[in-house]
Amino acid sequence: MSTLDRRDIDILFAIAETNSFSTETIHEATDIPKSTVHYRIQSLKDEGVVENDLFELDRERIGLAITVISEVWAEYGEGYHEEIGTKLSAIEGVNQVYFTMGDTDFVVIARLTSRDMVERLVEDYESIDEIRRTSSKFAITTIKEDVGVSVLRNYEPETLLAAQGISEESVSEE
Amino acid sequence: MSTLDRRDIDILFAIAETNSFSTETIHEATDIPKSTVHYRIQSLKDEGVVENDLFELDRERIGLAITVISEVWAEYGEGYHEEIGTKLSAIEGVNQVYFTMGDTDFVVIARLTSRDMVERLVEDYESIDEIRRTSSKFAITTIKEDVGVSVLRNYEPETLLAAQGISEESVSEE
DNA sequence: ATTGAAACTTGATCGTT
DNA sequence: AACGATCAAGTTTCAAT
Repeated sequence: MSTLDRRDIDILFAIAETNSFSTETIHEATDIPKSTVHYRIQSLKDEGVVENDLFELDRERIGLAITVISEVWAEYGEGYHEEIGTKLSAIEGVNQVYFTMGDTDFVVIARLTSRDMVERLVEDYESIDEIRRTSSKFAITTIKEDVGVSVLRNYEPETLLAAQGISEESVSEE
Repeated sequence: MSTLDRRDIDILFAIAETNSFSTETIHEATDIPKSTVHYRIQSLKDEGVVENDLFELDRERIGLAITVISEVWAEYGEGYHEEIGTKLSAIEGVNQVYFTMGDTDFVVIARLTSRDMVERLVEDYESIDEIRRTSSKFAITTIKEDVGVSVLRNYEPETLLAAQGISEESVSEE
């Protein structure tokens, strides 16, 4: 259960930025020798920081222990939601932004390291002119978080197969 | 912009289930020849269904065009939130479940293929005894969704480096 | 823990059906 | 589009530091 050092972090960032985790690519992006990149990634996997070959992370180990879910109400003209959404997206720690219909305008999910960072998040919300009101709650536990390809774990193949028929073609009368 | 057939779906499911996308592993899991697995995965990438080497998916193309965000209120004794959370997690299409503090008990995010599936989701909520009330809204657009390793894209390396110091060791006085 | 170079495994290519 | 055989490329190992 050792801590991550700058090199681990650099490697993980390089993976996220290059969208690749080939030892070759990460070597080129970081100037860390291939064999060391390999060794470090292996260690991260052994220790469980990287949870599988799909590079899902143990967020706690990365230091992102706090999850904040915010509802955001904004005032905006035609087409401005894109712009406000982009501003929300740019706040450090924000990793999901949904533009919603109904009583709320945006739902934002952020992963943060500390109380300080939570305060900063709220300040950053308030610094956006168009934003009228926000309401945030903490997630005590993330019970489930399937993302990327792994979302598929919770569907029947038939459900998605059926969706293909519906989305592209008219109803076929086989 | 062709549709996905059963083979594409089988390959994607195999990736999600085995947590791996080596042609070798997928070949073993599906009995589809290596070169065909390779060919199909390449096609999925070329067409943008698979968006990068981290296997982030274009959810629209997979048929999961609808995003529903639900707040769920429940009645439960000590330690029962785990159980209810598990029930929520098991509903087809649910891919994020947060147990929250404050006015709501759970926040659930589901990705669905059709209106029918939305109705089914709500019915499934209601079929859970402990659940008192739910409130769902649709996301019109997913403006940002960084998940897995890619969450790192929105942090300064220093932020996470600092978090390491805090989480594991006492303050060092270098 | 780090590294360069060697050994090997795998993914990518090619030509055929 | 599917596939088996071939080859290039990248990954993993190894021994030294």
